[in-house]
Amino acid sequence: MKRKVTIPPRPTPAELEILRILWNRGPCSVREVLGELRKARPTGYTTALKFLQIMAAKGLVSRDDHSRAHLYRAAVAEEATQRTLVSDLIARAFGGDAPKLVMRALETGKLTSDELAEIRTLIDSMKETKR
Amino acid sequence: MKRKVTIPPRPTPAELEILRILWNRGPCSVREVLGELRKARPTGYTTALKFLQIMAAKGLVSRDDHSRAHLYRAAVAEEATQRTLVSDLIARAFGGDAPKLVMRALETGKLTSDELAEIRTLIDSMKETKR
DNA sequence: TTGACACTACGAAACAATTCGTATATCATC
DNA sequence: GATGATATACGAATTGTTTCGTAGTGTCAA
Repeated sequence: MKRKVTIPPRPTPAELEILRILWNRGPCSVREVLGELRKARPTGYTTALKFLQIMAAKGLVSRDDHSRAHLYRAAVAEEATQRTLVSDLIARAFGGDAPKLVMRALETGKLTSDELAEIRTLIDSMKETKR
Repeated sequence: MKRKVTIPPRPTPAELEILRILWNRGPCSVREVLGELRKARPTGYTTALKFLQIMAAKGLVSRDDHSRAHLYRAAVAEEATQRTLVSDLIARAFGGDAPKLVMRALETGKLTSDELAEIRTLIDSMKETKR
């Protein structure tokens, strides 16, 4: 039988921030997430909690409530989420012109020559696969 | 003397859509913008008007009200806006790792080998300047 | 067993983005 | 100068996002 698949919605900015924490640190309690959020800006405990609850409802995170302090883990993959966001930006700001996005990324000028070399390697291996 | 510069805020999604219309077609009346918006989805005339008014207030567009149908033109450059949006995404979704964004852009797989070559050329010229 | 404490649940305020309805002004033309 | 078409102005409803206060519950040490 066919299975109903609910694709999780795009994370909002605040949600993305939390996803990044979970991607980097693995499953976290609310307090742990809160600690990270506070490195960026003052945040209330219930604010962090509410976000995690909303994200759980949306399917962006899953929850382990075996221990008293529930553990939250990212339910969407970092790579896939990043791809979605990049595709989105390419569509919305570049009319689908992906090379132009890359061009603008290079223009931001914050790239070391090591990073440039890295990207170049990436492209070469890409051309391989394409063949 | 120093001049007070108000940097225009990041465009919202709907605002970006309108900016793209103005970038592509040059100065437009409300009705002209509306025509373009309707290619994507049904939109009310006053909705388009309101957006342009809001954008004018924010400094995203400027207005020529010499003729009865006011003419709006983009007041922010396409390139600069794109750079801002890309920088933003690199910061928010990639923790500042620009090569990773490029990687994800390449992974979206929608790139022709011509485009790959184009990007590669771009990088080579970039390495030149870097020196 | 009770009081301090850390936790979750949840409603709702505050704010931002989007959409539209209604009022009003201008112009052409009869 | 009345009328119809088309314009702008603007308030406000709607929806989405962010933030927090309050209430209630479980745990544990004294």
